[in-house]
Amino acid sequence: MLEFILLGLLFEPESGYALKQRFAEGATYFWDADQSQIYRTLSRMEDKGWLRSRLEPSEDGPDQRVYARTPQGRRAFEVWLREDPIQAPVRLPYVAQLFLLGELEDLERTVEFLTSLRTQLRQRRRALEGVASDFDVRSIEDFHADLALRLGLATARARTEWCDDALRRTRRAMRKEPNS
Amino acid sequence: MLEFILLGLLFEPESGYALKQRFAEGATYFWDADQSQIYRTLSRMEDKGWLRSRLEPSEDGPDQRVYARTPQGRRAFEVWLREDPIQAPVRLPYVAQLFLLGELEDLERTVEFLTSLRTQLRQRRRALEGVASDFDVRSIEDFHADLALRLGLATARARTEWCDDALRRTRRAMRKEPNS
DNA sequence: CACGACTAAAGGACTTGTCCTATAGTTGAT
DNA sequence: ATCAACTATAGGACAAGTCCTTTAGTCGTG
Repeated sequence: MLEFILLGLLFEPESGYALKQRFAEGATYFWDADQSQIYRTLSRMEDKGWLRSRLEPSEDGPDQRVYARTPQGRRAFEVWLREDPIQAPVRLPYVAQLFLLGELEDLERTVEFLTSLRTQLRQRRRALEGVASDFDVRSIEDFHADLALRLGLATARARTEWCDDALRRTRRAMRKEPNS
Repeated sequence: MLEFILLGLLFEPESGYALKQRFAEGATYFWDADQSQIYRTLSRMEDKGWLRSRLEPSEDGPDQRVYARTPQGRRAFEVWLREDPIQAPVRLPYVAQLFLLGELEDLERTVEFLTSLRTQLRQRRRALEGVASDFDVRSIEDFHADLALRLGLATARARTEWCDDALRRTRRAMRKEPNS
C-alpha cells in the first residue's frame, strides 16, 4: 500500500525526508508512515525498477537522495489507481476499549474515558477544519484532495457528535443505576 | 492490541476457533484478526501467564483448546482498559486512491470509483444497521456494545452521505470542464 | 567556535499481520 | 462406506510496521 502512495506523492521528484514531511502535513488523514519505513520502501522500489534516485546537494543540509518515478513505476501506480476501492481492516483501539469497558462495571470510568476521547476527537476535527479553511480548489488534483479531506471532516464531525451523545447516554444510565 | 482484545473477549473461557467466530460476528467494526494470528497470540499469552488452557472434548468436532484468563491476565486487561483512548494510525487506502486519482485527469474514472465505493459503503452500513436492529440493551456490557455500535453506525452514515455528495460534486465538475 | 536544532539517510531488532498449507477428528447426506 | 462440509489447531514463510540508534552535514545564536 505504502509503495503506491509513495508513487502517487512522487508526481514530482522528492527525497525521503521531504516525503515524510508531506505525510505529517497533509496525508495523515488517510495514511501515515514511519521515517525508517519510508526510506526502506523507497530503496526497495528502486530495486524493483519503479523509481530511480540520484544524490543531490540540498539547499539546507546534507546531500539528499532524490527519487523519481520510472515509466514502470507510473504504470504500476495507474494499475493500482484503477483497482476497486480498497478497504483496510478496521482498527479502532479506542472503540475496542469502550466496547470492553463494560467489564469494569463502572460508568464513572466510562464517562472519564469518553470525556478524554471527546478532547482527542475535537482536536482532530479542529486540525482538519484548519486544513480545510485555507484550501482553495484550483486544479483537478486539488479537487480530489478536497474530496478526501471532506471525508475526513465528515467522519470527524460524526464522531464528535457521537461522543457527545454517548456521554449524555452514559450520564442518563448512571442516574438510572447509580449503583454500578 | 490484539492481546487485550482477546483478554476482553475471554470474560468466559473459549477456544481460538470460537473467538475467531466472535470477530466475524460482532467485533469486526472495531478490529479483526486472522485465524492463525489468533492461535499464535493465545499461545504467546499463555506463555506470559495471562491465560491458561486445557484440552476439552467438543460437542461438534475434535478436541478444543479452551483458554481462560488468569488473575494476572485480568489485571493486565484492566490496566489497558484504564489507559487513555488509544488512537491507531489512520489507514484508509480508498481515500488514498481517491486523493491520488487526480493524477489520472479523468473525472469519468472518479465517478466510476465513487460509484463502486458507494456500493461498498452502503453494504457496510446495512450490515451495521442489521446488527443494530436486533440489539436490545439489557446489561452494562450491552450498553457499552451499543455505544460502540453507534459509533460504527454514525461513521458509516456520514461516509455514505459524503460519498453521495462527492458524486454530485464530481458530476458538477464534469459539466464545467468536460474536457478533463 | 561551541552548541543546539534541523536536515538527511539508513540499519538492527523486534512485533504484528497475512497467506497458505498441513493435519485430523466429526457429522450428515447419499 | 464414502465424501463433502465443518470443526479445530498449528506452523512456515514472508510482508509490513515500529522503535531506537548511528552517522554526518548545515545553520543560526550566543
